[in-house]
Amino acid sequence: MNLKELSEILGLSQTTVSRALNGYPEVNAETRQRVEAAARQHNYSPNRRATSLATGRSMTIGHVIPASTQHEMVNPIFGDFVAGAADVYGERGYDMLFSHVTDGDERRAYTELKRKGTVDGVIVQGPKVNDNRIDELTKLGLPFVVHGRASGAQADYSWVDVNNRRSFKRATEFLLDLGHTRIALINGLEDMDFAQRRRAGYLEALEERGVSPDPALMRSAEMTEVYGHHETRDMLQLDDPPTAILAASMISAIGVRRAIEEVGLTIGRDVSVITHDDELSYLRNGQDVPIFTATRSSVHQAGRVLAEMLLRRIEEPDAPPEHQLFEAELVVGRSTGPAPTGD
Amino acid sequence: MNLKELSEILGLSQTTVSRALNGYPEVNAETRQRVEAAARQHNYSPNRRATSLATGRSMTIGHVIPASTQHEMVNPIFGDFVAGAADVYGERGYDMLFSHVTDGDERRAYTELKRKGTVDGVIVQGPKVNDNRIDELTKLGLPFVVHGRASGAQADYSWVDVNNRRSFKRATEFLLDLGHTRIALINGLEDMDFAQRRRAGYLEALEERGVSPDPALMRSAEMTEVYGHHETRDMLQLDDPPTAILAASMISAIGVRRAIEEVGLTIGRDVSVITHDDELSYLRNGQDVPIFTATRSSVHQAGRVLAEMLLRRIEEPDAPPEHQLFEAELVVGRSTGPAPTGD
DNA sequence: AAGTACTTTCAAAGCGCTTTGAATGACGTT
DNA sequence: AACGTCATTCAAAGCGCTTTGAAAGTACTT
Repeated sequence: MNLKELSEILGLSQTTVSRALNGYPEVNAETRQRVEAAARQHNYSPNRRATSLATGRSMTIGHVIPASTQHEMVNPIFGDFVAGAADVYGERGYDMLFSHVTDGDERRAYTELKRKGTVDGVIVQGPKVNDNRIDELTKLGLPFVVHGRASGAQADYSWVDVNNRRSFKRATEFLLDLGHTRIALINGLEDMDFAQRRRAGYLEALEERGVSPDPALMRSAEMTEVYGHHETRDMLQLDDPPTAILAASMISAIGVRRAIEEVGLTIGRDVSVITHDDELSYLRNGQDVPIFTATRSSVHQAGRVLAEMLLRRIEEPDAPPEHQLFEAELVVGRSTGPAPTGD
Repeated sequence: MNLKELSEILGLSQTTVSRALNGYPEVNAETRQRVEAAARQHNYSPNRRATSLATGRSMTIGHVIPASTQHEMVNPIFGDFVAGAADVYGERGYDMLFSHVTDGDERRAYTELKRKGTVDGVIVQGPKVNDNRIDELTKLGLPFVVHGRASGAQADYSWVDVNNRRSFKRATEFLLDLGHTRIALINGLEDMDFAQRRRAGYLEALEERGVSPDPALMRSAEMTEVYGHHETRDMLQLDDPPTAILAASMISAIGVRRAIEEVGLTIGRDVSVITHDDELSYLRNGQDVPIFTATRSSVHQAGRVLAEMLLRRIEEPDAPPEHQLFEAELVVGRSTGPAPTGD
């Protein structure tokens, strides 16, 4: 059933039927009802490709996933984020499209997405420290919003981010207050912008309290369980091991816990652990009492907010860019305690 | 730059340019070269919506995510699966589209996808025991393949699955061989087809060895960390607690481990644990020595194979359905040991 | 009665591509 | 010289929708 057939059944022109269905005012109320009833009855819905071609809008949002960022697509945090965005798309009649492109081809991918008119806008994820995607997209004129920030970008752009610097500063201060001075940071990969900011917050707190940072306690790794475990194992073997560890994600924190327990230490007593908690749905930080003391901020919520921002941007491309900075909550669980007093 | 402009620049008709670019034989070799060079130079690539409208193919594969299956999209296993599929789509020039639909609306979603011509085919994920999606899609005539099987479906259809029954049977036998008889099963939700099969394998092994299954040791829950923890806690408090636990995923196994350690027991000595391992990229089962003894089968690989199967189906809709059954490997790690002898 | 304004409907053009069916010209055959 | 073949190119139709500009009909003024 297409528009032509439907209009023939109704004895109306395609114009009128189309307008009736799309809520244009210049259609007689009675006619509109007839049309709507017939559309329902014959199970008609417009062919999206044709609509899209005619209007120039695809009603689709793109997510370009670089295959290089090995596991980004696969990244469990990414999953929750996308689910949040997908909620909004669903509500507003948009679809979501993934392009899995090989390393370094993002630029071409964006250009094609724009040229081919596949999508109306894109969400940029996982910005690096100097991420040229932002300037490229600005030049390209394809509406976009960024999850996170990229320090080096020229132009102003829309973003949603967590205050990573402040939340890691607070977490560090919390540990310092508990008497810890050997505080380790198991960060994400430090070419990522968010990781830089977290590290900055961590260093800021140490410096303000006159604790000089120890490079041996600052690790940067992919946020997997295995790396969290590996780095922790390694640091616990140092002559002067850390008494507290700051982890970048629940996943790596799980590895941290495994390592601590493996060497016979007790978490929260011998070694304190704070993690960042993205509130992943299948990896809740405990039910009532949090397992880990954590800086908490819902990545699912970030997905929602960002999607809404993008849709606004698509509707009003000339509006000034919007920004939203979430403050992470510091929730205290059972993984932290006073620094063990020397022996 | 569109086809019309490009053809004007070249002084050729749109027909010829289109054919040159699409590799039709009736174009002079020299002409083709000129066209290709010009296309490159002017950065031309065809508008996908127009192509799509003209050919009737969208070059897009759909994944319908029911919002009811609370966390399916978010599900970390889903992520790896989709990444595998996305690889194949990328290689073959297909895009991937997600529709996030509210509960029970899958049917309408499929119908619309078909009617609107948004996608050329869909992948069905997480089949339930009697999943009517399969019969609906068959009726609809929209090409599809299934990740897993749905016992109740009428028609024959294409699927890829792990031999869940056999792998859980083997895992159970392995534990029985170690002397365990109080073996618990922390299954996934049992309206899922795969969970039924796993349970069947588990029961089969017990029965063959004359061990009568204890309902108190058979749990069925969402495969999250928290549930794994919760069910384990609960079972360890029984008068006659299990000495071995079979978990449905790495995520729940992590919860199982937390619960075991919390009550001061040691995994692999006091309580043995076997988990199913989907080889999630960010949650590897250890580096050299597996953390958990596990039944292992790559869900990423399943995604690849299934995507290839679907593309074949789209190209040859009348070919008979294909099936592929992976056997899971049983890898022995440090989480299993002989049953503790009396006290 | 004629003119104006408004409401409602329509025919046709256009979105950018593919594909059908025809045309053109070069070449070899008879 | 006339004909059939073949290689190459093209004009135009069509995919299914939206939207422009015009037309028809109705009601209201003067």
